[in-house]
Amino acid sequence: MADWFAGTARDLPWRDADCSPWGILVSEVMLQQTPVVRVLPVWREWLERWPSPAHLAADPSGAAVRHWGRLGYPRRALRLHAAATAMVADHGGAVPSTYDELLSLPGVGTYTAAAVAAFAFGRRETVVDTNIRRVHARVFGGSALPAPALTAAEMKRATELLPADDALSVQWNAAVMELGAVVCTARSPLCDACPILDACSWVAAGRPAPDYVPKGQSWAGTDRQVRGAIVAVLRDAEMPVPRSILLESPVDLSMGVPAASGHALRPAALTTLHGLQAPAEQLERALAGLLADGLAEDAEGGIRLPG
DNA sequence: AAGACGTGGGA
DNA sequence: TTCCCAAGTCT
Repeated sequence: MADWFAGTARDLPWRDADCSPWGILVSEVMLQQTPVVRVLPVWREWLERWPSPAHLAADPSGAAVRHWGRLGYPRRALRLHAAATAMVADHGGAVPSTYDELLSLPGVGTYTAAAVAAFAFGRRETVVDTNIRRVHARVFGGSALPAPALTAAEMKRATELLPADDALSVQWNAAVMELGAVVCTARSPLCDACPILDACSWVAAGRPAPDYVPKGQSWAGTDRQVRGAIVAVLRDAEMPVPRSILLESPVDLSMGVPAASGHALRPAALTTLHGLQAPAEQLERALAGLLADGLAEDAEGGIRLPG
């Protein structure tokens, strides 16, 4: 595994020896449910713009959301901003190095806390993400997929598998994760390229199909879709957008938003939002949820990203 | 402890 | 075209 990782691992910027703990933390949060290829350009822009937690904390949270672009789950940007603020307030502006301190930061759960402690600080932690779970399920469990939810038994197994040496444990975590990401994939695993093919109990069992059907997330017609459309409008808006234009009036955008209205909007996002034809009740609920998450509303009912 | 929470590319 | 799903977290 060590040789395989050393020889074939992807050359990702957050794996560079000189990448800061902050750079690694940002990458881990961006990579939550988002593919590497889409994270890459946004990560670079973030690190250039905000080279430390203090730099991000000095800007309004709305800036974090704007520069999050279309990575998805924009609340992650809000939480990263909150985490930066917490690091300035409680850790002298530095990324904390222990699992418990990391876990206490907004948006940092068990996976991310372990990953940052391991990859940024060289600590021996049991890192368990979807890739590692799948590799373990196949190699040691003989199943095509891990259980729907992380189990205590899985954590126990992962901990028992972890090399005792700190440095080796870090490399082990990275290697198993990489294997799951590029070879032992969910869809069509590249078993021919697997360095531990002979040790895989799933392959030995004839690669049996999954014993359950993962339930997919619905999308069309959901609040999430509406929230996404609203944030897309706000992300590109230079000024607060009146509630009326955002979700009430069936604005005719054929000629663009009237300059006299004073709202520098890009019609495309607004058209998409209105094109959803969502019930007024749902629009209100989606907006309320976004405001609760941190969107701002001025005295005149203008909706905008904070800052 | 299920379900909410975005997005876009590949199969 | 539709469905799947990618380094999860929070409630």
